[in-house]
Amino acid sequence: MSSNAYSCEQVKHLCALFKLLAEPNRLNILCNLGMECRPVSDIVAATGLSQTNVSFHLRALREAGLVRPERRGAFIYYCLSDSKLLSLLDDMWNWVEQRQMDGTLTDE
Amino acid sequence: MSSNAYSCEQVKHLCALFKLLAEPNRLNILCNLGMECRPVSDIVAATGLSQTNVSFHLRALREAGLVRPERRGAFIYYCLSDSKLLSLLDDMWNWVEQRQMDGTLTDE
DNA sequence: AACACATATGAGTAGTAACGCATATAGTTG
DNA sequence: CAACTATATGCGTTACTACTCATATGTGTT
Repeated sequence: MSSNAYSCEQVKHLCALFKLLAEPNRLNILCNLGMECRPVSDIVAATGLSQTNVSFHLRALREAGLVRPERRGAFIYYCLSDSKLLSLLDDMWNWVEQRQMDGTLTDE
Repeated sequence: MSSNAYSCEQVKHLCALFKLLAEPNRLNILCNLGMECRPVSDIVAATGLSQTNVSFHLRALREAGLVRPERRGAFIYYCLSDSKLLSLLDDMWNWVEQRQMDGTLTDE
């Protein structure tokens, strides 16, 4: 187990990923995307965000390689690059949920 | 699998966690901490950060329940609240590493 | 009690990131 | 080609956050 032996560079890479996931709208886009490819307009409708804002977040996710654009006619469909991300998010969420029930967060 | 069915509140909770992990110095502190409890002065020495800054980050981690302070004489030792976090970070890291090797990130 | 050490905290600052507006680009249809 | 739709992007603003400095609080020692 290499848990306590991360290099400085490793930490930065991980942080870059966490920074992307740390924005509610962005995380919401990822979760809403799920396994399916969806056009931007769908995401706009699903999230209620402005088109500009959705494009702004999609750009960040795209540049990090988390999502992949796919042109289909006039539409651009966005897809998760790797569905494993969903299970990682699930693991994280389960942990958070467990901690909540254990009352670990309630000391504040 | 509930991956694509997160509620708004769930997303916010997860984001709060990711926001904490998205800061390199903070993530570094967590990783340096590992399984052991260490006094603030140790963390200051290990990270090279100012004492004020370390306290600033420890406070954030403490208020989120990720670390737990433990007074021992004049020192305050900080410990990871749940070592499972380390394995989650490990999972994340392994995924990031894998993606790098697959070249998923190199399209930018 | 006075002092030294370990840590926390309040205030101010600087850098960054999310967002909206206006506009550009690319595709489709007439 | 003109009009329309879908998406991207440059710019300016605002809000947040990491950080530093100065200082407070708490603990052990003499």
